[in-house]
Amino acid sequence: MKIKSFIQRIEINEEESLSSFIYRLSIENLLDSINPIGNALGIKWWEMPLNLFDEVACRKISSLSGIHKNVLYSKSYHALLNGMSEKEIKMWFHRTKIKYCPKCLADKKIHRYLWGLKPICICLKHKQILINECPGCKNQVYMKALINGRCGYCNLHLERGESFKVNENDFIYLSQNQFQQLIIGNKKTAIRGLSPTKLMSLFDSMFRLFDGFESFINTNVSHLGNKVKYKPGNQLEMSVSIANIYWMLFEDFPNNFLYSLDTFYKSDSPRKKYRKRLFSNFISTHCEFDFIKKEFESYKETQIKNGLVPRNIETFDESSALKLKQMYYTKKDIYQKFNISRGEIAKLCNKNLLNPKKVVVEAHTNYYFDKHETEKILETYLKKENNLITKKEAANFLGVSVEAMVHLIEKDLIIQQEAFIKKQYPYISKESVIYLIQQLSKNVKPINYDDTKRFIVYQECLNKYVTSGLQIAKLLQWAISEEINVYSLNVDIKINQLLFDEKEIKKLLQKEDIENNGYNLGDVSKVLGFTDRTLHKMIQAKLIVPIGVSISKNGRRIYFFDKEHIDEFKEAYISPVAAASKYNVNYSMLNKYSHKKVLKNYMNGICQKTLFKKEELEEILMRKGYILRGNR
DNA sequence: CACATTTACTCTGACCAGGT
DNA sequence: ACCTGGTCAGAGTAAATGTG
Repeated sequence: MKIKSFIQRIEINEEESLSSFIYRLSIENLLDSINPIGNALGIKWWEMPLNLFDEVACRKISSLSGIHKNVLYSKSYHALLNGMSEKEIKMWFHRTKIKYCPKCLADKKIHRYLWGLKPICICLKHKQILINECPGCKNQVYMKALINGRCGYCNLHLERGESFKVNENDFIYLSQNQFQQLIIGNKKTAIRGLSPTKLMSLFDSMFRLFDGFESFINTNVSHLGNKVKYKPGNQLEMSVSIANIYWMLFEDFPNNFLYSLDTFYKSDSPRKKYRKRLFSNFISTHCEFDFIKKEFESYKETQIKNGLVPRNIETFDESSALKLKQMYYTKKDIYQKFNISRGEIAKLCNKNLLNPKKVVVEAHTNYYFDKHETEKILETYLKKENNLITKKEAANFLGVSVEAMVHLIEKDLIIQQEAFIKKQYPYISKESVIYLIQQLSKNVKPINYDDTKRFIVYQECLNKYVTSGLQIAKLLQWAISEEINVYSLNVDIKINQLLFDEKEIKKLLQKEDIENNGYNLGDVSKVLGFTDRTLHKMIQAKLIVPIGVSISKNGRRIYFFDKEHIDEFKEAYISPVAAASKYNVNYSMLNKYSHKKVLKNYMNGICQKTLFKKEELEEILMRKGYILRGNR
């Protein structure tokens, strides 16, 4: 049977899909099935609900129904196909499944144009999420059943289905509104100038990226399902997914987008890198997505800046690795470039002298040291550190034993310093070692090998005189202050090769001994010019008082005299002979004074010598006019 | 010799691309 | 979804070195 025209004419609804119209037409004209019309159009019955009637088919339907072909074509999805890829077609169109709004259905038993499109999941008029199954038996709903208003399986009235209400200011509603406006051709609300096709593929790409993520926004259906899904199981999930992507890309862009990216990178979602790569490739395919690409790239840039990259980035992203290298040092870089041990780096970090950016990527902690700052800090650190050498090094350099170093440090000849970063032991200032050598070499006199016999070498010198109180530090101090001569065969000075004059050392040691321990009897004898016999008498008479007496092994008494006391004594008393020459007076006259007891002889009763007190003598000489007052 | 620090090396977990 | 091969850089460690 070939149909020429239908008797029963019906009007196509403003919002109706062409497929719906055809179904209604066949029912109104009491056809058993859709097949006769399908045959007339050359379209298989299962293709009818797809609503992809081309212009040829529309012309035929027009002649059958009497409605203008352009009106019919506008109800077909065919125009939407223009330039769509196979993939995009899958994104857009349902196959035989039908979804609907129960309230709309109650109003009119038609299938609305928008319902056939995948991204449409809300009835804006009734603010309800569409239903895609029989509310009773949960079976799929087909076009014929929808037009009949009853489920093909359980015969339930489909308009009785309950659906979820959506708030008008909910992102679910807002996003859906934008989408629908765009599809029905309201260019004013076009989103960033993207065509519906491009927009949908962008959403699809975003679904893949954020598949399985918890919703970023609160919706009034949050309690029912709250995840972004690449393949939504129902219209509720679809609406939440769309709302999320809409929020990310078109609400407060790029902040929400960047926030979402951040969440993505911080998540441990499976196949993260794969998703990332896919998305990255996608936004590079069309220049329409440049506004996203730009933000995506800048986000990546920020990630690099913050070191939030895998440590083997060099193997797959050379340019990012280079950027990172230009900004930061790693620990390894530091100990290679600055020759600093890992322990030192750790301590510098602990002391907060170095403040690396610590980035935890998965199980690793990556340390990023700001290049400029690190160089500055390490420069000063190394400068200080380079001035430090170990005791052993210093000892080798100077040519002395390590033990000797203690004495040199004690006498401030070299300076001990704690390392900038506390080490187990203190170090020696290299500067101070060099300075010591310089001081010495100023006074060192070069000699020939033949002359060496006249001198005593450093070690021998110490061995011999160490019991007399000679110390390396003392020796060097004398040499520096030129109190003794110091000689060397070599220009390169090593302390253990220096040569000294034994006599000079002996003399100085003696002098020092007196200064430290005072005079002994022999010293006093020399100083005062009295024999020991005389001195003993004077001691007995308490004219001279020793500060200490010790008994030697052989039972002899050993006296110690205070140097000052002896010096004062020498200063205070004078013999007639010395006085005669000093004051230029007659010796016998002075003797006469003593004899006549005009002047006291302090040796009287001790020995035969005569000793006056200078003070008393001068007093008399002044009175007699031999010397002038004040002219002593 | 005892102990602390440093060095020089290996080990480890992670991650990439690319393949199956 | 899993494997491979290569790479990275921090972590770990045995041996060497430094110090008293």
